[in-house]
Amino acid sequence: MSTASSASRTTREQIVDAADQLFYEQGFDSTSFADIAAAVNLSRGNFYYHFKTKDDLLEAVIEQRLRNTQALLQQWEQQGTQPQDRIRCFIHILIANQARILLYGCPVGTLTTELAKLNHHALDQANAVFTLFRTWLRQQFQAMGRKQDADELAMHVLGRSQGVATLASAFQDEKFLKQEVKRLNQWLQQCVDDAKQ
Amino acid sequence: MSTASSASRTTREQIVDAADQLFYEQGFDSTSFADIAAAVNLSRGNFYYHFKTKDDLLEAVIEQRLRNTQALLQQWEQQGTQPQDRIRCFIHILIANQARILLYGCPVGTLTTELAKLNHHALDQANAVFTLFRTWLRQQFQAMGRKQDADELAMHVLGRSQGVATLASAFQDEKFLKQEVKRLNQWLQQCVDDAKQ
DNA sequence: GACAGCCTAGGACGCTTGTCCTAGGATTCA
DNA sequence: TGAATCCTAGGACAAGCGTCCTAGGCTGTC
Repeated sequence: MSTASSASRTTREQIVDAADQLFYEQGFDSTSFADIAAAVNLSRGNFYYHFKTKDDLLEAVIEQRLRNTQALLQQWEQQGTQPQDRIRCFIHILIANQARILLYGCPVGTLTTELAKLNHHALDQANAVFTLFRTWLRQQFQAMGRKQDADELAMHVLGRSQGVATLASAFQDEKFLKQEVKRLNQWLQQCVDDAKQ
Repeated sequence: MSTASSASRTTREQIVDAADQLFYEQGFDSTSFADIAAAVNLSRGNFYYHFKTKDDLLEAVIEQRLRNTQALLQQWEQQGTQPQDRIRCFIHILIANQARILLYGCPVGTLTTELAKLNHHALDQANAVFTLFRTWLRQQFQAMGRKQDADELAMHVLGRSQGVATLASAFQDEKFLKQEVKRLNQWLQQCVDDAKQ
């Protein structure tokens, strides 16, 4: 069973999944190999066989997040017929992932913030996840007819979402999260109405 | 010279200042006593005399931030005659602290996010800084005549600012920061106009 | 000059970390 | 049956961490 075609996930995949989750919940720096080893029932020292360094593991986690994000964006692409519907899919992740966001914030934002403080070289890769969302949102606003300021609007939505996640997590405030999602949807509707004129 | 009335700052104050800055730039967890000792030219082991534990030091840092924040809010209180002018003072810190925000994000948001992931007991204290801003902003909106939704508006401003800081730092994007400050000021003006009616 | 209190340098401690090595079990194929 | 490959457990390692102790240098008071 050397190929990935096995029915059950490979050990490597299990490690990446566990690391992905723990990096999100505890942060990258304070998640140790021992933590991950315990999560997948593996001996700590044996990690070297699968990942030469902790940074290699981080890169694998980020690559997985990039793939997952791309798959998510493709799914939204098919889900919504109008661009504004697709953007609403994005906004809706705040609701869909509410429980985790209240506990741990935004997985993208918290990782990039941490890596920036650590001066970690994988920061650019982590930022690429943001860029995926940014580019996709920009395309949606372009499709809405906002050719001129599509990128500005994309960044605006991205920023608003970041703020909501950070503050909702800090205050453990579900009501605030829902309020802001409503506001953001209202703002989006305003955009649609403006574009029609 | 056992009192704080000395012209030069006490060693303890120097330590807290250095820790404050380093916790902001590198994060709490990855800032070691050795780092702080080097910053104030002190031997590492000697820290025990001033602070029994690292958590004690963190608490001192947060208390200093609380005092500084309160002083800042009082200053704004006197600076602006109208409540909307005072709120603009708050929004303006994104511009005033632009350079540091682009490098390290928001000092309040990044600390609370980190402490939440570390499950650190000082999280509540750190959140109190947010609460200072929240309460103060709420009072300004109340003074503007928005009695009903003053807290919601306060949280909205706080959230928007958080998002701007996070994303501006991630993308190292000064233009985005300025754009969003402009948008936020426009939004505030809309609030003022709405309240007049 | 003797004493007391404040503050310091330097190093020891136990622990955890990421990294790396080695011996051997399990499986596959000839 | 024998060899080769894949994967594992367990532990060694050097380094860094927060914490803590001790001896001694300052400084002011009697």
